[in-house]
Amino acid sequence: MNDDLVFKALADPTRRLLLDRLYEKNGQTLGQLCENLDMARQSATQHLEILEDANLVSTVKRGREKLHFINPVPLFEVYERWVRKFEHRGLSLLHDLKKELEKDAK
Amino acid sequence: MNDDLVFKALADPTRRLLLDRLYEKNGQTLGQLCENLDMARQSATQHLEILEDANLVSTVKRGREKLHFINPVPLFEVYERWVRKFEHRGLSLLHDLKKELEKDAK
DNA sequence: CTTATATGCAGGTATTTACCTGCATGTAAA
DNA sequence: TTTACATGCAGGTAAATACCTGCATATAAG
Repeated sequence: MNDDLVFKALADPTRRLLLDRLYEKNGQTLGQLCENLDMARQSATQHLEILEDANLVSTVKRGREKLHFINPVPLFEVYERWVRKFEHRGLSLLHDLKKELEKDAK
Repeated sequence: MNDDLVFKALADPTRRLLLDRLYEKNGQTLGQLCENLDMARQSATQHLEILEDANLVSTVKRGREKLHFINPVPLFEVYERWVRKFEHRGLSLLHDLKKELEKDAK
């Protein structure tokens, strides 16, 4: 996985919306995904390309259509790297802050 | 939580590095965090401000120093919203793609 | 009080990004 | 084969972003 591509892909609200739409109905065509998006088709296409580069979306051509499928794997990898690690230390991280604040209060 | 601020904050490699450094040693000063960063102090400061705005980092002033602490809570919220949801559907999402590919092969 | 240190504030610039428009290509249907 | 439809390709622009430099302020130390 390329951390950077995944995080950058998730950094845009339109792309997160596209993932949500694919979650609701997987395998949609480009045209379907662009509907009601409030931007030109080409703009949405570029967002989908970024999602594809990050491996968050895979595509298959069926005739003249392009079908889009979510790939959840990179999300799990983000979890492993960026959430589980912090979970492990639990809230001890916040505890450090609390201790410092108490020191101030004295 | 503000989804957008958190994702945008995580989208930059320098900011992810800063979080890693704070994970290693919580409560560091601005000066400590800037060391060996290969950019001007002011640039790093701006990154830390973005992390603060996203609530991923909290700060306390101690005399003339500014101490930085990780706040892992927004990461857990990202997990809830963006990983657990997809985990729930498991790999059925990938299965959709596999089925489509098999259809092509026929 | 003077000096050194840690951080804050205010621009300025080059790159990246998120849009757009216009046209080309490939596939399906009439 | 002609027409309609879904997508691809190639720039072009405005705004956001990641840097920078220079100077101001506030605290600690001598």
